[in-house]
Amino acid sequence: MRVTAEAKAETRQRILETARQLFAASGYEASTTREIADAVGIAHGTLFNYFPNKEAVLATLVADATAGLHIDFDRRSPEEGSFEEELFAFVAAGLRKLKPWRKQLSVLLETVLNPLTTAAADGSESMRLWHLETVARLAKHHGLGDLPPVSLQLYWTLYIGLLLFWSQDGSPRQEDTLALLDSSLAMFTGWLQSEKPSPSPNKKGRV
Amino acid sequence: MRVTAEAKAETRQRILETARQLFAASGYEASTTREIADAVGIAHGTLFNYFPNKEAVLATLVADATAGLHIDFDRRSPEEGSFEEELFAFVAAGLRKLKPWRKQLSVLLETVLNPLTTAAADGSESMRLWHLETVARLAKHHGLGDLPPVSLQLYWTLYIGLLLFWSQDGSPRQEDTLALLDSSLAMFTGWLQSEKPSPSPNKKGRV
DNA sequence: GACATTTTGTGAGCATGCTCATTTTTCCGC
DNA sequence: GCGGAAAAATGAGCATGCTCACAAAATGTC
Repeated sequence: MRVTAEAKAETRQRILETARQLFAASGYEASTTREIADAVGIAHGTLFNYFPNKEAVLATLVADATAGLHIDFDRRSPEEGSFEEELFAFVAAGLRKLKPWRKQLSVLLETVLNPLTTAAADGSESMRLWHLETVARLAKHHGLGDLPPVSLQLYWTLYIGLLLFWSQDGSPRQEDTLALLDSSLAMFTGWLQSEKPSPSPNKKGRV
Repeated sequence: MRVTAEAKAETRQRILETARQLFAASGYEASTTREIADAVGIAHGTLFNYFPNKEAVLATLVADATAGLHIDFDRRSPEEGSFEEELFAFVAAGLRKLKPWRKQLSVLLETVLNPLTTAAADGSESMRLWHLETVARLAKHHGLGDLPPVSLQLYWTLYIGLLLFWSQDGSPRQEDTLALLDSSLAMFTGWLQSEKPSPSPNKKGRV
């Protein structure tokens, strides 16, 4: 069980590295699982002993790419900005990490977006949870208390919308994306603060 | 050219009706294009003379479902509520129309979500454009002027987030979805108004 | 080292969305 | 109604993600 375990880990790593190169070179859709297996030097079926499906390979790569962000963010210097500023910095740092995967992000969105579906690709799901935990922690740190589920829901929606905008082939330049992030967070934090004083205004627009 | 055209239209309609039944009975993924073609009584390949791909069939069905909304909304009585209230009513009415397709919506999201991609499924794309036009028209009507692209972008993100939440198999009941809609619109309209007075506060959280 | 057991590798085969060369049907001028 | 052209239908075939029964290798036990 010694040699095997190491060999398995190495094979897994070779799959990931090979897939990364192929995805980068030809894109996700154009890279077939047979190609990847061939390039790694394993049988086609063996690939699926390591990952449940093709998407999981990509999800793992993307999750790995953002893994370092945790530490980076927790180590930030204690001179803090506003909640909005820190949130901006956090997301912008994440975008930097995700940059190599920009065009592939939309593949994962369907899986990552749906909060309730229990981890079609585990990597992505934990990515989501960790991201939201970080945001919640940050909010609490800035005296906003525990964000209710609806706030996290709205934040996540805005975040996904940002990623989608960013992931498009066409025009969106880095600065456009950051401008959208700026607007998104302004809207979100503005709403958070306005919710605070009056717990629930008498709005009843039922239909 | 008379008989043929009518026959074509009828076949197209039969495909749509059959697909609707199959999708409703077994879901989108589980209904194969061969099944649909068989049930209609045409060859498998013929299906693709009528629709470019399977998703386009669903997109057409969904677009048709919401087609009536245009008229319904334009005919609303002149006693108006606030922008937020009217927007709420508009979206809620749309949800009612989309209800039979609730579970299938996520299939379309990747196609519908991406604004720049030029109409992978034309039906959906025009659905998006029309929806945004209606929102813009409504905003103008309420003295909010022409909504800039970023506003529409944010609105659309929130709308898609709502649909995604709604489309989940799990818990979300109708009232939860409406509550989320309420929060989304409160956040959106609040931000719209706060943007008005001061054109651009000196925010510069660059990283 | 021989055996049994567990783990891992293998690739033929399946399902399904979609294509396309060929066949069949329809249209239209005469 | 005939003949050719245009349009439509057809289904064999392809690509690809994934499965699974079997083979091979590794591991543990004596």
